[in-house]
Amino acid sequence: MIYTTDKSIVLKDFDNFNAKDILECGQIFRYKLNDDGSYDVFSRDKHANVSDVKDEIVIHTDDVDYFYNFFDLDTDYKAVCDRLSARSEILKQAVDYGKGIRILNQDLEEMLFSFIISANNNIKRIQLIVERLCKALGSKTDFGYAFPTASQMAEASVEMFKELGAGYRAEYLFDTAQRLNDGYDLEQLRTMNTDEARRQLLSFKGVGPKVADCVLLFGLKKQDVFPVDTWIKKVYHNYFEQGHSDRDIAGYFVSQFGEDAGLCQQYLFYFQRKYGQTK
DNA sequence: TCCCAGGCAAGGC
DNA sequence: GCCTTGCATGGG
Repeated sequence: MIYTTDKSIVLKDFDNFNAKDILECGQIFRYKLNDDGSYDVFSRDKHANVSDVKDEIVIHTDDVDYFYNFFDLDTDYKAVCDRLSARSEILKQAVDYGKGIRILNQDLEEMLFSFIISANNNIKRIQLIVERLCKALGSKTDFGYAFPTASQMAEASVEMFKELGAGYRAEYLFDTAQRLNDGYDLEQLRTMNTDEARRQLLSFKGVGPKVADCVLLFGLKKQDVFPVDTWIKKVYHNYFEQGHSDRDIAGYFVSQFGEDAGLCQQYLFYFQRKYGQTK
């Protein structure tokens, strides 16, 4: 069950919620594990602390409504878990390992910039670059720095993005910031279906099929997507019916799993990163 | 030293 | 359309 107070959300006997699974499965880059085992979570200019005390999970925040939606608390994950687990042994294992995952409803702009940075990069370094980006360009808050707004991003030069460690993605960040600041309305993508919104996202420099699918999944709540990165390619080639080129893997999984594809991808990604580390 | 990381753009066919 | 190559950066 769930109950809220003015500064907290409390989950009691609540299925499919595990802070570690949710935050460390690769969908978010701004979080911090504290010494007491709780997690600090950051989105836009907002912050929450998630702790697991006795049999209760407590989400402490100044913005209860925002984080209620952010953690997708009205969605029941059990049915999807059951459907996926029944499909194959590897999915059964992946779902069992990652059953605490929920797909966060994150900020659209933050997802676009963050996943542009993510291309051909590793998660630790992505986190570092995003952190430096916030500190350099974002507004100061009570608990750190907010993710920069598009207009704040638009004040930075290509050189500044390079200094933050973005490498060759600096130009992509610059172009995207300028375009958003010049009036491109990302929010209009919410009115579109998945294919239309993807086509729009692909028109941004630095956004290809994989980055677009991450923005669709994490920023636009689209479930009929399947981001394919190097880890997912390994999963596909190790455990699934062969015959598709890397370019067609996403389409294969969406045709197989439909609206369950997005969550399916998260379980497989999290599982592969845990047990499939290249030695 | 080479390979890898939540890939993509550009150029050649 | 598909295929190859170059790409910043840091860790293993």
